[in-house]
Amino acid sequence: MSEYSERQLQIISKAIELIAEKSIQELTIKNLAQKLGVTDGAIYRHFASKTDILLGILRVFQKRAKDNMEKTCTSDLPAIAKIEYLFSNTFRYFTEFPSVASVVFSESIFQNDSMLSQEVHQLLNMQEKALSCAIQKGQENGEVCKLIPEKELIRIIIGSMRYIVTKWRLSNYSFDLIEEGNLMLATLNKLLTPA
Amino acid sequence: MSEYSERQLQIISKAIELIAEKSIQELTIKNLAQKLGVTDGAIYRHFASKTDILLGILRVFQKRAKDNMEKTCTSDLPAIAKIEYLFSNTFRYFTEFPSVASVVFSESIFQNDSMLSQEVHQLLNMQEKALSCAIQKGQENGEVCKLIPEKELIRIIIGSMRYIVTKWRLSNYSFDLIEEGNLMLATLNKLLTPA
Amino acid sequence: MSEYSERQLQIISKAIELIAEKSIQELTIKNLAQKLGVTDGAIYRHFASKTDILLGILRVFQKRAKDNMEKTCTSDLPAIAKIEYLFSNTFRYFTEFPSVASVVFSESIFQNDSMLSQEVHQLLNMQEKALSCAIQKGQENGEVCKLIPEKELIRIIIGSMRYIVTKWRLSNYSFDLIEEGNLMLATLNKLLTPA
Amino acid sequence: MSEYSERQLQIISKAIELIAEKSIQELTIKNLAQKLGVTDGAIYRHFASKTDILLGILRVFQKRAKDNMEKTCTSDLPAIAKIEYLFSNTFRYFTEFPSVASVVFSESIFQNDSMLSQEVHQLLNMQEKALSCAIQKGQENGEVCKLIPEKELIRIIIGSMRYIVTKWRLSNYSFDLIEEGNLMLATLNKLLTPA
DNA sequence: AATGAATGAGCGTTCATTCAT
DNA sequence: CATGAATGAACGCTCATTCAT
Repeated sequence: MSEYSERQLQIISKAIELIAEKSIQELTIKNLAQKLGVTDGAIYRHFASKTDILLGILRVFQKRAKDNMEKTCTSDLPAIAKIEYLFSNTFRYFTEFPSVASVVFSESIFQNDSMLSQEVHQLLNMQEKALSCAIQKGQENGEVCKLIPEKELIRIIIGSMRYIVTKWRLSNYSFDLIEEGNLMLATLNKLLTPA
Repeated sequence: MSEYSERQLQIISKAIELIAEKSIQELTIKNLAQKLGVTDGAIYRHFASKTDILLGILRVFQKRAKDNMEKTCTSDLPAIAKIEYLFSNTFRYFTEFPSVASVVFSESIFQNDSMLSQEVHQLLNMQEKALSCAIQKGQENGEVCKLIPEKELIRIIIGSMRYIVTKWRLSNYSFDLIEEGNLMLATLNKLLTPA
Repeated sequence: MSEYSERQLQIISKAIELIAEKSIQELTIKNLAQKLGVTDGAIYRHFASKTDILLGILRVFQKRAKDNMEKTCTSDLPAIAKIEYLFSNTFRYFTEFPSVASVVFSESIFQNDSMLSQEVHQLLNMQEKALSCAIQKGQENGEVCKLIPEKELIRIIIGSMRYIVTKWRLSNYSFDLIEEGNLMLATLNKLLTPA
Repeated sequence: MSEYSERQLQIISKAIELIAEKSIQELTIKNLAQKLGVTDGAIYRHFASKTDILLGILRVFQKRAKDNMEKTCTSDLPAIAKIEYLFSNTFRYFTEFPSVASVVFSESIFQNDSMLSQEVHQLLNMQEKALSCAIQKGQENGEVCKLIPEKELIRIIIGSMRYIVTKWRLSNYSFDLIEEGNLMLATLNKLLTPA
């Protein structure tokens, strides 16, 4: 679905860089064109609108996330390992590209644009589905404790993970996301393991 | 600290209304003035800048949250009841004023403004402190299970709560936040109760 | 001509202070009212417009300059001493109230307002007349050299003096205006003294 | 240093026209855009700020002045002829573009903007240096009388010249600047010529 | 005599987007 | 495929001034 040309991927990549260096608010067509070494208008050869560029970032991340999820879900790892894998992978990606986290966590900015907020919503749903798949199987074969209903577990896990990322961003990336994330995963591990 | 005049509170209130009806992006001085039935300049009699109005919304919520937290913390309710009280109160408030949730969850928009992002940060810290107070006492007197360290518990609780609010907002307030929140609280209850 | 009430003089005085502390561009009704400890509107009890306040400053200086000139002109000092007296007095005044120099030298700002620019023009004419009176008598009784026509002498003297003040203002009052002024006066003395 | 594009020079030129017709206070982006037959925003393709446009006017004049000075200084004209040349040239330029004089004499308006006031300061310094060069050589080879120290001579000459321009501007250009300037130059000639 | 609220016109500036070349 | 110029709508903000109380 929706393949991007070489040049489009370049633009998306530079947009990510720009957000990383400054902030998502500094992602203007003018700034982006400057970074690409072209004029404003040139960008419109490749994207119909600024929204489409943002959408591009979201989709590139989505594709990666999807691949990650599918690979993990279809693997024969134990349920808990799957969950750990799912998130540690994301933490690594965010650490490498913090600006992607900026975009993925920009619901409040996208509020106005139904396309963008839909995409973010979809991302969240995907994540929930992947988790759901792991937990369900886990609860079935006794790897995951059944005390807490699946739906609630998902909320707890995603919520905790998101909160760490939020704090990381608000603190100006002042702590090691991977490390802290692993600590959280260890705790969740305890929670999920049947007594 | 920082009392607001009658008129200032009116303006803050109208700003909240405006955000509720449209979105935080539609909160412009022009729109706000229109809603108040005055001209743009009139607003500047009462607030030095648009940021100060946003700050006003944040502080009104902060004051409420602080009162709530203090009352709860100093009460002699059992730890778990305190936590429940803390959040169910917030859920009720957000349900009544969804736009306040919009503002409180607008870190990505405030990223550029150190004043505003500081305020949001502070709000989070306050929340953590209140939780910390309840959990610590609870763990000491055996009301709260000690299996999971306090810090992690806080993350789990706040993370889960925030995630529900985020989903509620992304879904266009399509479910009952109070109800869903109570479900989550019941689950957390299980988690916190010592075996 | 045009007497000022006690309160009006207070306002003028505060306006001069304000200009001294900040700059003439910071002389707004709002700032002035703040400095006076009243609200904006209150000022309009005493002055019909901002222009009238500026006019007030100009007239207070004008009155002082006029007194100075009359006293000097009608005295029986030698011509050159009169000229020296005329200017050293002004330098002393400017040193004490640099903001008055700011206003007196603000022709470019007053350009739009015929009242104000007229007033500045008048000030210049007065100065020329005073000088003229001294030089004429001096040339008649041989105290002042007749090589250079009166009109040109006036231009040279006033021009030089103004230029020192301009440089003083542009340099942020970094040198002693009185001292430097006296040096210039000594030089002009040489020029005026008949061979 | 700092070359201007064709379009930038057009804008500068229209700005000069606008100031000439109205006044420097009427030089607003809106007015300028109207005069150029474009919208406000279009101007910002070519200049980053209004200050930069003012700076442009100043620099165009500065470049001209510099060329004039260098050509004059390196020539083998007698010292007094150099001085005459220096100023008569400026008078001619101001007569052709009175608004340039408006800008060059707008120190009081530029007071708030360090860039602009610096530029004006620099202009003055350049003028002093050029004069200094001419006078020094002239005093060395006996063309200029040594009675008055160089520094004072410079003050007298620039001061007188500036004063004529000021009076010319305040009088609404009601006399012939070139003519009056030449008269002044003739007088200065007498002053400078050794007895 | 002063306050407090408001006006209205204006200002410099930004930004996504369009389009002829 | 890109440039260079421009648009148009919006934005936050300032300021002299007015006026009912």
